[in-house]
Amino acid sequence: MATTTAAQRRRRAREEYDAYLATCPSRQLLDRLTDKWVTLILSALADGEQRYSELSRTIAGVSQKMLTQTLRNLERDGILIRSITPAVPVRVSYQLTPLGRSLLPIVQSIKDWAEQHMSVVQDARSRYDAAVAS
Amino acid sequence: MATTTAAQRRRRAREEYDAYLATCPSRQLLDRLTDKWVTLILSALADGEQRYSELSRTIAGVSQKMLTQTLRNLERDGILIRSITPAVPVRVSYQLTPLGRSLLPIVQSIKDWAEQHMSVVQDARSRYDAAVAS
DNA sequence: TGTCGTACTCTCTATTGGGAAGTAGCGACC
DNA sequence: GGTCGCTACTTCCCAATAGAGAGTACGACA
Repeated sequence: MATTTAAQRRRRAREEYDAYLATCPSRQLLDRLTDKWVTLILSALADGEQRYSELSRTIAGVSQKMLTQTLRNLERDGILIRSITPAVPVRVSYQLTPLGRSLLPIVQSIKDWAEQHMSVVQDARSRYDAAVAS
Repeated sequence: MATTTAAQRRRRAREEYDAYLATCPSRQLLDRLTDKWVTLILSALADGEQRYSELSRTIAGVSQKMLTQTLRNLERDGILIRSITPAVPVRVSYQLTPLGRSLLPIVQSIKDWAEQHMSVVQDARSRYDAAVAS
């Protein structure tokens, strides 16, 4: 089938790209931390285990779909553990593994940087926008 | 026009969400660091200034559009400086500001974590995939 | 005259993410 | 005994976003 050629080329290219990423650990982790919700979930779980519904309340703005998807990915990576309690309505709770907890200092350092430098960034933005507008 | 109602509701919700984010500095910064290319650009510029074409070669896989877009955002935030040399073909080079350099330790810590823990993550993934397949 | 190099910019298509509605399993209530 | 409600998802649809690749502006040089 000649019609598959373009799709094959794309897939091939994608695989090569993925293979390239696979050779660099920092890029692989980046794919994980680059997800907006990952860092928020990690901070939410910093103080101990949380249920699915608690997480979705804590992390205001996350859709159920994304929460589930991100949690699955993190479970797959061994960063958190999903445990099911077969109670009346089933309870599912999530907690960090030691590996997950080892990521907390990084999340914390991002938070600290933000708190220290956010006003400088705000000023820079205002200045830039004013310069562009003129 | 009744037809704009849905769009208005969406915009309204978006604004409320943005307002919510605005109150939390770590979320604002997250929007910045959460961008896949930001961390890569920061590492690329760690050793000094780079030209546009050098960056696009260093950061294999970035599209021109995304590179330009990300550089503009970082410039706006005061994280890097864009300087134009009006030579024969124009030269544009980018370098980190002190603010940008203050972000480097965070990028570095991500890299370090990755190098130390990537194999553990790989193992966890294999185990998870095997468990799901069975 | 035309083509080359740089740094974009534009357009079109593929992928991703959000919102809302649907599902499963079971207890409780009428 | 039917259906209502709870939790934790899952699915579908559509809008927003990312990426690929072609086009643009500029002046030098052959």
